[in-house]
Amino acid sequence: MLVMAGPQPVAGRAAPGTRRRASHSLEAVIAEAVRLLDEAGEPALTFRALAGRLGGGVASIYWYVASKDELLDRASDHVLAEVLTATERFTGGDDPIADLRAIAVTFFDAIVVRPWLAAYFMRDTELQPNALRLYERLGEQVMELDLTPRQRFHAVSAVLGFVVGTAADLGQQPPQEVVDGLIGREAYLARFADQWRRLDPAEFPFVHHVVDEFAGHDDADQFRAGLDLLLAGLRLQAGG
Amino acid sequence: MLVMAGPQPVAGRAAPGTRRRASHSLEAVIAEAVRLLDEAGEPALTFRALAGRLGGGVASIYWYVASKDELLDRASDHVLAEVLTATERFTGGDDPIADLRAIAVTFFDAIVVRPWLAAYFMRDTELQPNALRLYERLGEQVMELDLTPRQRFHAVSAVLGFVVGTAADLGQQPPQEVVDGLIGREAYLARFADQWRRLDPAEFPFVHHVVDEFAGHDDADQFRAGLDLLLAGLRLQAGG
DNA sequence: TCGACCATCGAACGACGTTCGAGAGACTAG
DNA sequence: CTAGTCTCTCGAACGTCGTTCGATGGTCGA
Repeated sequence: MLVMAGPQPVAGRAAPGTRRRASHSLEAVIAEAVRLLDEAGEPALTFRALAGRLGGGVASIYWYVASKDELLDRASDHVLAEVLTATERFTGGDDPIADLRAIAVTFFDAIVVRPWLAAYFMRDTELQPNALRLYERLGEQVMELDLTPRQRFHAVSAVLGFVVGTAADLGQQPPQEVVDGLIGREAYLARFADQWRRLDPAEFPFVHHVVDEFAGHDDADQFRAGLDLLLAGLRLQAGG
Repeated sequence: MLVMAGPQPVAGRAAPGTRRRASHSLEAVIAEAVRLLDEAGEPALTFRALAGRLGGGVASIYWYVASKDELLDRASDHVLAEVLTATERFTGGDDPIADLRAIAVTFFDAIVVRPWLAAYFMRDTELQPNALRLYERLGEQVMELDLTPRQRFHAVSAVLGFVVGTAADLGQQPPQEVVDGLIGREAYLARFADQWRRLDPAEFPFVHHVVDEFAGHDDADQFRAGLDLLLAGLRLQAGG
């Protein structure tokens, strides 16, 4: 099940004699790819940069992955393993919806730290067994609820869609200045807030109504508030 | 308010004499960009392809937009105008949450038809006034509800995040075969379903539990089910 | 008629993903 | 020990992309 296609070198054999040429392994390639992604996001992950880090040629990477898409898919699934172990303890509790919530929050936090994760999550269930395992883990909590299979299917899809969607929105914003530390998050938000305040109050009453909330908002709070609405609806549906 | 930056040619003046060189306009550039996006998605939108369609050189496009990002932002906002007019009638009804739902569904349907929309929605509120107007429209419905400003802010963010997130998920899937019509949607889903059925039932009980639902599911139904959960939670919060 | 300005465009640059074929190194069979 | 095979590496190249530059055509006001 979930067998990966293509060549599967077990590991980068630890050179018995002195190696003249660089030696890689699927593990090393993906680990270094994740490192690049973490440092500067998706645009930083190029085959040339990756080859440079690994101390080899560009073409070597193609021995392990067939394309950049596959590299991205595998990198995503690689870091998802951590989410999987971090959410292990949120199973089999008294309140399935509380477990569901804890898993979702953990996943969300992982995406906040690695915004690139959202874009490649669960694109290919063959290359991404961990994504499927996370799906399964969420589903198992919903199984505890008194719902029809269809309702359960919809519930998990909704939670996952909400987590990934919200996180993706947040992850694309910081344009450079915040990342470089040249400007604080508050000042960054304040600039947008001022822009909003300059709008015509007659045409944009709601924007004016929430601009202060926006200026001081915390992304994680915002996410949890939305998630709680969704889960409240689910709890209602499960009749509890 | 919301003044666009950069040069703003009013329109492509309709050649009084016979023009030897091509003549564009911001409107024409963006309309053609949208056409390319609609035909084959984001990868199809290249400056060379666009210039070819417009019957001119590549560099000319840079007179109207500063970068591809700006082109995509403007294209997104351009099509959002249609969503705006289509949702006009869903305001001021008896049930604000029903209006909220109708607007969200309309927006979702627009993204399903144009999957590329999700990725560029509301990235730059200066270049995308229509995105802000849609945000405002959703917010005005929530204003009718008995909530705190913060709750209203969170509610709109949640709905928007859910819509965009879910739609983005759906939009990235069809890998080519479905688009080309070589394979039906049912057969496409069936292939995944079979893959899921081959998984170990002990390790993936939930996946087995919902595989039939997955095989026959409709994306729009799935979205509406999730949205209704979210709105049920919101209705509960608004106390009635 | 002359200059100033708007708009267009050919050509080039550098970076990217990807491919190809040659060859190094390690293992196995005889 | 040797010949052959298989795994893995790598330099060089191809085509495409976003983007820039400088020249030049076209239009209009003075």
